[in-house]
Formats: sequence, C-alpha cells, structure tokens
Amino acid sequence: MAERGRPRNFDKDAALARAMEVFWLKGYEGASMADLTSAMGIASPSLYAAFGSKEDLFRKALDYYVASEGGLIWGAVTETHTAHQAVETFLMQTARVFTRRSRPPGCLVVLSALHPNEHSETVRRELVQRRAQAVTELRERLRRGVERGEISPAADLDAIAKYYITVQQGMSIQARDGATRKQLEQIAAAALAAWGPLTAPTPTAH
Amino acid sequence: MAERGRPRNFDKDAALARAMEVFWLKGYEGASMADLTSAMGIASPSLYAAFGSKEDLFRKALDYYVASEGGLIWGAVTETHTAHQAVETFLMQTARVFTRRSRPPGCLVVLSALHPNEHSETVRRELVQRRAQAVTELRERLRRGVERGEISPAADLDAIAKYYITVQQGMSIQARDGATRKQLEQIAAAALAAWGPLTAPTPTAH
DNA sequence: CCAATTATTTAGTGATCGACACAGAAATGG
DNA sequence: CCATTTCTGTGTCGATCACTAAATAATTGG
Repeated sequence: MAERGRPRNFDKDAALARAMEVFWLKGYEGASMADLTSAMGIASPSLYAAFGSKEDLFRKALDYYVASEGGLIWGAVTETHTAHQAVETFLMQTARVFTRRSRPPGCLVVLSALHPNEHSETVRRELVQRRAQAVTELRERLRRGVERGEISPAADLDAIAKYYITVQQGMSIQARDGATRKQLEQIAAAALAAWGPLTAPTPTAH
Repeated sequence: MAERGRPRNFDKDAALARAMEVFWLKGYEGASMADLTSAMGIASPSLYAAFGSKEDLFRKALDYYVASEGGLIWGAVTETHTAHQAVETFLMQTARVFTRRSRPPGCLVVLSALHPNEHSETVRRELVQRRAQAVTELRERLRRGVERGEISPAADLDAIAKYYITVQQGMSIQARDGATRKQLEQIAAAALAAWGPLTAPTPTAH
C-alpha cells in the first residue's frame, strides 16, 4: 500500500540531516530559508509541506541532533562504571564530537539561539530547557556515585554537575574559535583535576 | 571655539553606551538599526553621521565594553598578589559582573557573533581575537606565578589559562540561562578546586 | 480512462533589513 | 545680513526575510 497522491521525490530524513547541519553551523536565526532549501536540495513549498515552518523544522532537527550527536556523548557515558569515569567520558567524548572534520564545531543546543528575540523566543526557551536537562542527567549520574560510596555524601552534586556542564558549554565556544581536539582534551583534563577536591569528604578548602 | 555648523543634538558617549547595551543583549546581527536608533534616541542618519556604519558602531561599542565592563574584571585581577588570587578574583568578579541587575547577563565579547555569516564575519574574527587575547593575558599572569615559585615550572600554563577562560565562557551561557550570582560563584569555586592539582609539582595524575 | 490526492514549480506576498538622498534647521565666520 | 558648515527628520532605496497562492505533475483508487 503506497501513499495516495504524488510521491515525495526527496529523502525526508536526509533533508532533515542537511537542515540540522545548517542550523548547527549558522544558528536558528542565522540559517535563512534560502540556506536551508539550498542545502536540502528542495524548494521552499516542499519544505513547508514536509516540515511545517522554519521553527517546526528546527525542532525536528533539534530532536535529530540530540538523538544522533547527543547520543555519541551520553551513550558512552552510560557505559561507564564509576561516576568519575562518567564525567571523564562526558568531557572527552565532548572534545571528540566537537572537533570532527566536516561537522560544525561545538554544540547545536548551546549555540543556536542565545539572544532574546521576538521571532526565536520559543526556540530559545526550548534550548534553555534542554541545557538544564543536561545538568539534571549528569547530577543523577553523580547521585549513583554517592550511593556506591564513590562520592562523599557531603558533596554538592548540583554544583558539581553545573560546573562540568559549564565547562562543556565553554568548550563549545572554544571549538567555534578553532580549538583542536587535543586542546579541548587538555581543557577537559584540567577540569577533571577538580574531581578529587570536589568529591572528597572535605569538599572545598577555603 | 565651538565647532562649525549645527551642533550635535545628543550626547555621543551616552548614545554609544546605549548602543553597547543593545549589542550586548541582542548580539551583533540580532541588534537591528531600528533597535539601536530607538535605544539611542536618534534617527538613523544621525547614527550614520556620528558612527559611520553598524559595524563601525559595534566596534566602538566593543571598545567601550572592554574598557568599562572588562575593566571591572581585569582591573581587580591586577590588584591581586598571588596567581591563585588572580584566578579566583577573575572568576568571582566574572560571577558578579555577569549577574548585575538591569545589565544583560553574560559577556558581550563571548556572545555577540558566534556563527559564521557573510555580513558579520569581520566582526566575528575580531571577537575571536579578543577571546584569544584573554587567554594570553591570563597565561602571562600565571607565568609570574611561576617566577614567584607559586606554580610548578612543570605546569602547562597555556592549558591552565585556556581552562579558566573556557570556564568563564561557559559562565556566559549559564548567565544567559538565568543562573544567579550565587550559582555562578559555586561554579567558579568548583573550577578553582582544580588549582592545587594543576599547579602542583606533579601536575596531572593519569 | 477519470476523479481524488499529494508534491513540485513558478512566481510572487508584505515586512523588515542596513543604508542613504534630500531638504530644512541651527550653528559659525565674515 | 549672507555664505558655509554640520546635523536632523522624512521618506525611501534595493535586497533579503519567512512564507504562500495558483497552476502543473505524478501517483492511487475505482
């Protein structure tokens, strides 16, 4: 049973992947419909018929990004045994994923819409929420480290999670500025040097 | 001796300060001429006569920002005695300056132009350069810490400087997402927890 | 074959972008 | 007073923005 009517003559998933790359590179506002249709190889009426609107397309591209690119980082994190390994993997995978050739540097979730704007405010809020979700996921991973006796119960898990997410977000800027994978790994290693003091029974020495 | 011709009807410095706030909040591309003229209280021909073009205006606003807002951070840093105090002051002043009421959150230098774009490419490159300059300045401050015997000669000063600048850049994102001053200070404190391991004679334990 | 349905193509829509032409207003120099 | 200079207000330029109406093409159901 094929669909009724004229069949679409482009691959919807492939077009979405192209759109994701354009948003990733240029940001939500910075990606024009001309940029998108050109990269996707279709005319704008086809885009609107298939995806709804620019904002709808972005949200689908965002889901696609979180599933594919985000999965590369968080998938590896879930395979770790200790909380320390989880954070180390999180930052090292970040260094790798943020610096792949022929992929835009940095993170789409972090970079796509940082400024308040009438036309992109709902998109911006969605991204703020996704960034907060990353903190929650990392904090949950740390909590299991406390249960295993790996992290001091006195440790401020929310602060630690926010700290490492903040480092990752800074790495997006660094990647955009042309940092190499090795440089990002050095930054990650420096951030990991705080692990001992942060998770030890006596958390911070003033 | 007053100037020849009709005198300017507005305060140029005050208008520049308004323009800086608009660019700071909305970014370079996101700040429209309508936004700027409205905030500056002048019509566009007056803006072009006084400042040249949108890009010229941005560069003047950028200089103004670095001198005023940047001075709040780096001025305090230069008054410190130890390298550790310098980095601590750098991050704590950042937490304060990024979260002042009725000022846009985060840093203009970090947030204004992150995406490549035909119309803003020269501005973007200027900002990349300024961010690299921050690394250089911090690294230079660390170097004096080595001379004082405060930091191990084996420490990788460039990596340490890049690390703390990266944390500050991540704090710009966090500030944009609504982080409070206290939350940014907790992030700063967590980042400072790495200081001991990073600067001790045995820098990183693998 | 025909009707119904869906997609693509062509050619635009009004709105907004940064920038400016032009004329009038407000000052100085003589 | 007049000429010169500089700034301001009105209006608008061509380009680009996201988006779409209308006609045509390609498929299925009967």
